[in-house]
Amino acid sequence: MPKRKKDLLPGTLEMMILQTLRRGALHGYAIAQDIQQTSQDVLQVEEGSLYPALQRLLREGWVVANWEVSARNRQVRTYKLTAAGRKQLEREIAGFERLLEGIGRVMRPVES
Amino acid sequence: MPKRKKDLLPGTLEMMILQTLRRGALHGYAIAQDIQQTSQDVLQVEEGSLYPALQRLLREGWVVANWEVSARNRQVRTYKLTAAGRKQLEREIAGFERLLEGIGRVMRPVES
DNA sequence: AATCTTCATAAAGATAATCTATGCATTCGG
DNA sequence: CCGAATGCATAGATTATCTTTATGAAGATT
Repeated sequence: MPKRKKDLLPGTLEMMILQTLRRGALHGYAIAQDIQQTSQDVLQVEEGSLYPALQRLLREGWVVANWEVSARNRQVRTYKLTAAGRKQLEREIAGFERLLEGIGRVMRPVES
Repeated sequence: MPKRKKDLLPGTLEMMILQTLRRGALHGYAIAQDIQQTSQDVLQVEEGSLYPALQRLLREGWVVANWEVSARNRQVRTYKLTAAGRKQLEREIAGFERLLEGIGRVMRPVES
C-alpha cells in the first residue's frame, strides 16, 4: 500500500487562501497556482481541497464570489476577501503563530 | 452553536509525542502533561487524541509499550521510543520544517 | 481530430482530531 | 470517613479536513 501524499499542513489552507486573496481577487484555479508558486513548489493545493475550502469561506462570509469572464475568455468564479475575512485572517495568523510557538517549545531541545 | 476548541495543530501530535519520548520513556498521561507544560500551556493534548495516537505509533513500531507500576503504586503503560521511531522522528521534523518554509513563503509579505 | 490546459464541481475514502463516556485507583479536603 | 479531585486508560460517536477519483466542458495547441 503506497503511502499517502501530503501536500499541505492540515489546518493551514484557509489561512493561506485568505492571505493570497489579500493581494487581490482571484479565481480558484489561480489561487492554487499562486500558492504553489509562492511556496516554490513545496505546497500543492489539490482541487478537491481547494474548492470545498472556498465553499466554507463563502459560507462564513470571509469571501464573496462572482462569475466573470477571464482574459482567456472563459467563465471563471472570482473570489474576493471581505472586511470580515480580513479580520478572520488576522485571527488565524495569530492563532497559527501561537500554536507554532507552542510546538517550537516542545520540539526545540532545551535552550537556556 | 459553540465553536469547536482547537488544542493542537493537526498533523503534529505524533511528532511531538516522539520528541517527548526522546528524553526517556513515559506513560501516556505523563506525555500529555509534558507537552502541555513544555509548551507553556499553549498546547493541550486530549486523551481522546493521545491514546489513539499512541496506538498508531505502536502499530507502526515507532514505540514499544509495557506495563509497569508507577511511583504512585499504579498500573501504568509506559512507552519507549524505538530506533525506528527515532528515524521516523527525524523524517517528520524534516517534513514539518519543509512545510513550514512553504507556508512562510506564502504568508510572509514580500521581502526582497 | 486529439490532446492538453484551464477551470469547476461532487462524491467517496482516509485520517486525525474532538467530544463524551466509562471505569477504577489513589489522594486530598472537609 | 466520605465525597471530590486527580491520575491513568480505553472506546465510541461525531466532526473537520484532506486526498483521491470522477466528471465535465471550454479554449488552446499540435
